[in-house]
Amino acid sequence: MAARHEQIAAELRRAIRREEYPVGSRLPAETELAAQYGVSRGTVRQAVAALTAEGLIGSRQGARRVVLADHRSQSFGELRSFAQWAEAMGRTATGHVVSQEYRPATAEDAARLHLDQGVPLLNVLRVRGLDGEPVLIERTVYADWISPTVAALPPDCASVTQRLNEETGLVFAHGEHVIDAVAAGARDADLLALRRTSPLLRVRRVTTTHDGRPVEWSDDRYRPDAVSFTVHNSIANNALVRTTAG
Amino acid sequence: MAARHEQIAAELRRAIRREEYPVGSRLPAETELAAQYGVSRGTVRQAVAALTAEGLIGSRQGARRVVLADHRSQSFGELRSFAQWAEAMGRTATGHVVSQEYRPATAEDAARLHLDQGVPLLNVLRVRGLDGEPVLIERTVYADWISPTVAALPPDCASVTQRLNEETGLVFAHGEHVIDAVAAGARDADLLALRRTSPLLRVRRVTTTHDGRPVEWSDDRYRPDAVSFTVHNSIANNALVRTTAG
DNA sequence: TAGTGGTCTAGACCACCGG
DNA sequence: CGGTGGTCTAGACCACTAT
Repeated sequence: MAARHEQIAAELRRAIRREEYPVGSRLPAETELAAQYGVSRGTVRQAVAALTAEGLIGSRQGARRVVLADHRSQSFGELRSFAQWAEAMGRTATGHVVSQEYRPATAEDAARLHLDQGVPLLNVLRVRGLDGEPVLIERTVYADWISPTVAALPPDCASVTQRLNEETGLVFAHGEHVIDAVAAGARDADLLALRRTSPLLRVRRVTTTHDGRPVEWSDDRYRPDAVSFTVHNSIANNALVRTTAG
Repeated sequence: MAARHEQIAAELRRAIRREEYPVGSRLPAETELAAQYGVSRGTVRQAVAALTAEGLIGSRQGARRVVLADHRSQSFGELRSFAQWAEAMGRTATGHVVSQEYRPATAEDAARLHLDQGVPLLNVLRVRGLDGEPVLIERTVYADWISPTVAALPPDCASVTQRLNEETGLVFAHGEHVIDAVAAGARDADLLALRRTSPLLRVRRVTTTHDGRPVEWSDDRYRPDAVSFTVHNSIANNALVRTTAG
């Protein structure tokens, strides 16, 4: 059973989508919604906070909330594992290991995974695809304490995240992602069936457990015609806001 | 005077940075913090929610919060104007207009700005830099109702956002950003002093007022060696969304 | 000035984690 | 099992918006 505030958030999303609250219109006041759903104002605030974070509505002190959009930009792509994300999009994730070998931890490996330099770590190069079409190259380095388990996985495993969770209870709880762009190298071009120097969207990420212990880090390169990232933002404060020129 | 929960959030950030709560350690319980700061549990929860969103701490039902990092990188949640962002990084934003002309709204312009096709809109091409070095090309199209004001700005205006706010009270309240990568065209390469086909980090964005009315949309291309973006995410808590083309 | 969202309190119960 | 965070209530006052 989902929490009441989540149910209300879901109902509001549906109401917005079916244009009961059209884009540009104003949402009822918190107190009205509270009465309508038979909950306290705090619970309503939890619900609308979720929609605000999704960019569906905008909020300002003193003014009714405004409907900004009627859909999340490709909802549910929540930056989870590639396989989970693909499934949520109604597509099939594929993947296979191109190469897999132990190498001594480089200085960069040591820094990102909080390990000592020289420790043998599993380096895996995977190509992953949507409905069979390759869209992503992953170059992942695993911490020493998880390397053996990863090495034992079948080379065509569709969801490493899920398998590791099932087999060891490991949870990929947090991630830090740095996004930029790079030119495809010879290897990248070959694996993704592109020309060399084609632009690729790169995400370098470190994944950790609940308590912040690094599990893996990865250099992921996406075909930019197949995958992009979306983010909403709103101004936090009225610091810069000043109304009406004299 | 900042809200009490913001003061507490700020104190916790400082405490984490000075390693009173080192990375990997656990924060005191909510009730302890509440007693410590002389506030109710709800106020403490507002404060720690902010740190959670920033990726500084992790949260799970039943377990103490964990310190994940002692600093925060520039996050997408607070994507601001280029000038403000540069200032926050301690650098100086520069910029100048390369070309500026009215063109009839294309189908894409009309869709993104919610206007009719064919309406004359101001198209501006700007090069922007950090400390004088060019890092970004902006191709911006302004809605018809703001075009004249923008056209009248000085061509070397460092912060268009700020000038428009001062002169008309306009507030850039919301933004939606789609991030991918493209190869530099001949013009891009020339303006950024790069080779053609160099990879560029592209952000296509639509900016709106408080009530969701589009003000401008822009195709921004960054030199990936000069600018990248960082995003934190936790399981079931995500600002960033990954989307497929199409 | 009336209405609205933002903040804060002081309780309560439950789901979950850990030893 | 005790402790903890997640949820929810029913108030109160304040800051700000809109008219």
